[in-house]
Amino acid sequence: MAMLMIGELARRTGAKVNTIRFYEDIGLMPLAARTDSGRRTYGEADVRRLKFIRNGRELGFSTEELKSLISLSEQPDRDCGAAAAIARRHLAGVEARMARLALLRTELEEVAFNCDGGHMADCQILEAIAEAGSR
Amino acid sequence: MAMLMIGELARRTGAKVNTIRFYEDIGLMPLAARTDSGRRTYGEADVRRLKFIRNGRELGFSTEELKSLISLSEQPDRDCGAAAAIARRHLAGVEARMARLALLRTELEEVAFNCDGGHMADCQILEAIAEAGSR
DNA sequence: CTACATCCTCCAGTCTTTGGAGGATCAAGC
DNA sequence: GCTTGATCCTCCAAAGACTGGAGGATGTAG
Repeated sequence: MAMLMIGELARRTGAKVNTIRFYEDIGLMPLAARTDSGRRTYGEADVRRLKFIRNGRELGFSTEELKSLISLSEQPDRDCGAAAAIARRHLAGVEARMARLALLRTELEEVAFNCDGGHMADCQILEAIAEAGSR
Repeated sequence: MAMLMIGELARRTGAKVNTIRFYEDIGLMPLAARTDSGRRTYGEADVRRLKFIRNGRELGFSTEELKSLISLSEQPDRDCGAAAAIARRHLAGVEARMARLALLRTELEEVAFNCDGGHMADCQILEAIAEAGSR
């Protein structure tokens, strides 16, 4: 199979080249194989893994959580419950924020029309943000 | 009115003392008045402002966005549209993530039961994360 | 053979906190 | 008045997750 250079991997996953090297440093991506001249080479598995990582990051998983999930996935006999626990713990924290964001969005939609011509003095947006937490 | 010390402000807003000082450094909170011995004092307006900031941060607004919103709010004659624009731009980015999170959550709920006893090899959680972005 | 893109390493900076060291100040109790 | 403990001060360092640049080697296309 065709080996990819780091730039191509970056293009396929949307990650920056430097970010990929950073992921290797912290052990989130494996140590890449190298060509004779020292360039990193990647395969399809790396594309999948990096996509998984980018996705997880955008969903708010920390690199540590992702590391755990990946290392769990590499032990096919292990209990799946551990992975579920990580994901659930993470999602628990996420749900509250989602709810508040949804609320803020609604408020913002309601307000957006009035606002476009109005003055700051009557602007509801700030109140919407200020109160999106209280309930 | 009673002046608050920084610790009391922290208690009322949930921010750490150090964080409040940091906000002052970057101009997100105003330079606090000081007692003779140099301690910062705060009033009710500061409590409101800091609550607004904490809220905004938890909703994902950057400190720069919050600075803009606050400075807009201090010019009551300015067009409210600018504030709406900031908030809308921010929310646009947020909606996609919300949708994907909602999807992931659903997937996770579906899967959580099967998973608790199963093996990693059949675990759907990783797929759920890997694909939460694709659609 | 000359450009030019891409790669390498290493280092520095960004952003938003959080924590700690070392020292001053305050309120309360003895 | 003096000690104790809490709180405050400033300054500095680190954490987490990148991002960018300098300086140099390598690969490729014309």
